[in-house]
Amino acid sequence: MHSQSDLQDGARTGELDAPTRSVSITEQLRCGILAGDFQPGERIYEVNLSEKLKVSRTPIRAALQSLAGEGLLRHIPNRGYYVQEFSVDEIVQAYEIRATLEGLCAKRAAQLGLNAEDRDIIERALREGDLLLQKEELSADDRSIYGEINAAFHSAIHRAGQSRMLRDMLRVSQQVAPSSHRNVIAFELRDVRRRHDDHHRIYESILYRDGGRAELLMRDHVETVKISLIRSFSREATSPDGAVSSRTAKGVSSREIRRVK
Amino acid sequence: MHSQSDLQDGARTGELDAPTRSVSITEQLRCGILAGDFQPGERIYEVNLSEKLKVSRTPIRAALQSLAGEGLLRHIPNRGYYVQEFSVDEIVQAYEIRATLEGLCAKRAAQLGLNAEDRDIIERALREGDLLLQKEELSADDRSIYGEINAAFHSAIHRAGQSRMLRDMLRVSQQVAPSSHRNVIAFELRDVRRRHDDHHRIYESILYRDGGRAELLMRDHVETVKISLIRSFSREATSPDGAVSSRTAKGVSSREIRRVK
DNA sequence: TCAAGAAGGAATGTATACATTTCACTTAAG
DNA sequence: CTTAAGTGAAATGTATACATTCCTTCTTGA
Repeated sequence: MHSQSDLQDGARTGELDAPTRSVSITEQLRCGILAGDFQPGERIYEVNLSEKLKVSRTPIRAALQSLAGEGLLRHIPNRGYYVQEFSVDEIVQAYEIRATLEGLCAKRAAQLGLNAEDRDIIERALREGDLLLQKEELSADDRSIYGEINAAFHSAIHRAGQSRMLRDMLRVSQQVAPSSHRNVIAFELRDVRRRHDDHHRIYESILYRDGGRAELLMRDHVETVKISLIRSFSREATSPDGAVSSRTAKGVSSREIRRVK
Repeated sequence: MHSQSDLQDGARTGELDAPTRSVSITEQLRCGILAGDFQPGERIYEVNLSEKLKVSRTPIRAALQSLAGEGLLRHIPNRGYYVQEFSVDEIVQAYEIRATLEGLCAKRAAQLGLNAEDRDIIERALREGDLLLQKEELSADDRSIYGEINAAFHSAIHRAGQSRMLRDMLRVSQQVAPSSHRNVIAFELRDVRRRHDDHHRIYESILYRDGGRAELLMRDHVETVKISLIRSFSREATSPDGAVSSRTAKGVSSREIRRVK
C-alpha cells in the first residue's frame, strides 16, 4: 500500500506522514499502551514524556487527552494521567459489549451486503485459516499469524457495517489493555478451530443476507471467546505458573484495591 | 495582565465547583451543543470562544478535544473543530446501537439486581408517568416533564448495569446532536403510552431477575423509538410545515453533501 | 511517640508568544 | 474571461513561562 493520493509534506521528513505532532504522538502512545510498554495503573508524567519524545508538553497533553477519551488512560483533574486498569470483571464486560456490537455489525453487514474488496479479504482469511489450522499443533508464530487472520476477518465486517459510531465503539471495546489480542491467540487448538468454523458460518449467513442469523452467530462467536477467557483466568488463578501471558496476569489480577483514587 | 492573581476561578461567574477551567468549559460547551446553540456542521473557532468565555485558548483546546472524543465535535488536524453532523441514517444507526446496548444493560441489571435507591427512582418514574399519561392531551410542558421521567427511568437502569464502559457508550449513543431527547417527546400520545407500558414490563422482568426477557423487551423498546423517529422523519419530509422541531429538521436533513471533508 | 501543620519541591493548569498551515483574495499570464 | 500562482491575514499547532495544586517531608507541639 503506497502513500495516499496527495501528500505534499511529510515526505520531506522521511518519516511516516503525520499531520501534526499531536496525532503522531497519540498513535505512538496508543501502540505503546496496547503493547504493554506501560503497567496498568502506572502514572504517566507529561514532562517525562516530553523529554523522552523531544517535544513540548503541549502536544503531549493533547495526545493524553485523546487517549483518555478512548478509554486507554484515566485522567484525574489535578493529579495527572494513569494507564487505565481493567479488572477481570471489566474485561469480561468488555467482551459482552463487544459481542452485542459485533452482532449488530454483522447484521448490518448482511443487510447492506459486502463489497468485492471485503469479500476478498474475508475469503482469504477463511482460506488461510483453513490451511493453518490443519497443523497438529500451533507454534507461537502460528498463533500470532492466526491472530492477524482473525483481526482481518473482523475488521472487514466492521467496515461492512458502514457505521462510524459502531466502528468507534468496537475499537474501544477491543482496547482493554494488554489483554485483548494477546490472549485470544493463547487458547487450545480445538477452540481456535471451532471459532474459525464460526467464521465460515458467519460469512455464509452474511452472503445469504440473513441478518438475524449473522447477528446471532456473531454474538455467540464473541461470547465464546469470553467464556474461553474466563476459563483461562480461572486456570491462571489455580496454577500460577502458567507459561502463557504472565504479563497479562500481572495486568489484571488483584489490582482493584490499588486503584488510584 | 495578571488576571490569575486578581480573581480565583469561579468567583466571578459564581458557577458551581469546577476542578479546572477545562472541565468547566467542557461541560458548558457540551450543554450548549446538545441544546442546539450551535448549528450542525458549524465551525468552532478557538479564539472566538476564548474571547467569549474570557479564558485563554489552552483550556478551550482541552475542552474541544474532550468533546471530539465524545463524538460531539469533529476535529480535522489543521482545520479546526466542527459540530458533528448526523445524517438521518446515522441517527437511526445510533438508535440501533443504543437499543442493543440498553438491552445488554437491562440484562445485566436483571442479573445483578437493583439496589433500593434505583428501585425507588424507577417506581417513582412509573407512578408519575402513569399519572401524567392519564390526561387526554399533553401540553409542551407535559411532554418535557415526561422526557425527564423517561430519562430518570433509563438512567437508573444504566447505573444498575454497573459497567463503566457500557455507561460511556450509552452516553455517546444518546448524544446525537439536538435530535435526541427533544424528538422523543414529540410523538403521538398513544406511542408515549405504549412506551411507558414498556417501562412497566421491563421493570417487572428486572425484578423477576429474568435477564433474557429484560434484554428483549428493552431492545425492542428502544427500537420502537427508532421506528417512531423514522416515521416522524418521513412525515417531516412530506409536509415541511410540521410545527414540531423545525430546528431538528434543519439539523439533519440534506446536509450530507455539505460535509466538511 | 504520635499527630497536626507548615514548607518545600514537583507536577499539572493556564496564559501567551511564536511557528506553521490554511484559505481567500489579488494579480498576472494564457 | 478564465485559470493559475502568489501574497497576505487569520486560524491552528507548538513552545515556554508563569500560576496553582498536590504531595512529601520536616518540624513542632502535646
